[in-house]
Amino acid sequence: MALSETDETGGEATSLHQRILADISERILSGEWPPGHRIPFEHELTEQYDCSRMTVNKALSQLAKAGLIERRRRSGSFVRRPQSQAAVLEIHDIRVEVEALGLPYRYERVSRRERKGNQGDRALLGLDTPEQVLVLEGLHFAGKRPFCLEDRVISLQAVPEAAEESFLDVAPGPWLVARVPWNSAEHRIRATAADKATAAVLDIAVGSPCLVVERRTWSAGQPVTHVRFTYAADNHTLVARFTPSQT
Amino acid sequence: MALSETDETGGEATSLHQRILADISERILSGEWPPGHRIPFEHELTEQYDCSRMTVNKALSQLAKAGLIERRRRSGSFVRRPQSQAAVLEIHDIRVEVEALGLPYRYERVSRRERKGNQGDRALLGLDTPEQVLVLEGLHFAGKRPFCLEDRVISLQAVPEAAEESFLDVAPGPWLVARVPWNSAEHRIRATAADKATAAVLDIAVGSPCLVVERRTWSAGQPVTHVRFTYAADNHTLVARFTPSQT
DNA sequence: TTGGTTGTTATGTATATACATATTGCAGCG
DNA sequence: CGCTGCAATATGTATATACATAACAACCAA
Repeated sequence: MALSETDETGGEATSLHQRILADISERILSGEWPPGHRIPFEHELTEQYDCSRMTVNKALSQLAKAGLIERRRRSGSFVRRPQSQAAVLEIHDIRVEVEALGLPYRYERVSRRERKGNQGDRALLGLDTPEQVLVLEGLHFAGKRPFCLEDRVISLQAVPEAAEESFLDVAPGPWLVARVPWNSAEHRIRATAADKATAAVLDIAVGSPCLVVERRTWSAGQPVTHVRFTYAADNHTLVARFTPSQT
Repeated sequence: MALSETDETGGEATSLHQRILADISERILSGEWPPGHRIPFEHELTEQYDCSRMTVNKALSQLAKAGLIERRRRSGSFVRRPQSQAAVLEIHDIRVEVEALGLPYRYERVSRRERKGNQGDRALLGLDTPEQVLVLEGLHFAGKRPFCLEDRVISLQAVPEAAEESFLDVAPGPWLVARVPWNSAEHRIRATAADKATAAVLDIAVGSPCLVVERRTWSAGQPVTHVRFTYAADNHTLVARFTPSQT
């Protein structure tokens, strides 16, 4: 009955499963089905879209995982009320950001030290045992102006190859990404006043506001690196998006 | 044949589908299967886990959607190299944040104005036509100290009920969340120096660094509100996590 | 050598079916 | 009256199957 005219309505080449998904999301997002509303039972949707329960089930499960609906056995599926706002923050490579501004990018090492991890290093990395670490300081340039200061600690236990690398004009970020297979990470974002040293390298006034992004990275459960990016306030805005129904 | 030894292996009450998912993610995340590695064909995994192709397919599709693998017809599925680092940023309610610090929370209205949207308002909301807007300024307190300044514009076309509300001691954030069904939002995070007015209400020195979080919200494709939160630098750190294989 | 046809392969999507499991309502019994 | 247990119901998970589609290889013919 439904969808006897499959390809004349939208004309799109989307799969049925995606059509159901889009349909229902739209109704929820538009407010047509408000929070608390019981959406049709699977067997009803099965009739509406003239398809099998498996297809409907797959779509509904996806909606449930996305947090749009809540499923209760024996009762049905219900529109959830929006709660923990979560937004997706895109963490770009600094080179990409600079080049997006139409400026030439350059990285320059400021200092490089190899040492047995002291208490500070271990705290940053989240290590228990004192092991060899590589401590790097570098500057990212946009054109001739310094764009961002990078302070980094790398665990040489996790990435022994780093000991062979000078990082004179190779930014450690992309270098690590290319070598360490898969990461989990934690970011901390805050504002600070530039201290004397930071102000000097970033070519700004002491005490002027900076955006600081700190990242701790693990791979295979092992601490890999801790990095702190310091941007002069005008240089950088982070953008995060919240779209409940992603593809 | 299948599942004859269901409960003796892991002992866990997880579904097979989840077990496959966890298994493969772990191998990828641990580096055992590096980027570019071809993971076993569906029919091989079918044998390995002694289950149907549908189950394997579902798990692999999920991994593909999570970005861990890339699927190519005729060639197989391959471990992707990590690329666009995306992190999930939890946007908490300010009341929750303050109370997490063990301090009593209070909201206080500073000003309230209703007007035909001027150019600035329309730019913030992303409106084309001049329509009635509600402009609010308020302070969030942690104990006796100001914690965060809020500047907000609400489209009265999208939320007419807001005209009836004084927002004297009700924070407009939660009020809106309870009333406007489902949102999409865009956040911008940056650091600025406190201007005179901001410094005065936040009880900090002029020019001292602040973390600014701006949020634009749409519901059903229509602009709803724009809000700017200004935190004194010491008051706030945003935390974002990246975990490639979520539940 | 070039160009198209054909076949193989692995994934993509959908189906019908089966059984498990959680929850609710109701009937019946103490 | 209240508790217990059974039946009904909706979702959860898995199966076997079928056909579509994209990509590649190999072959054959102009």
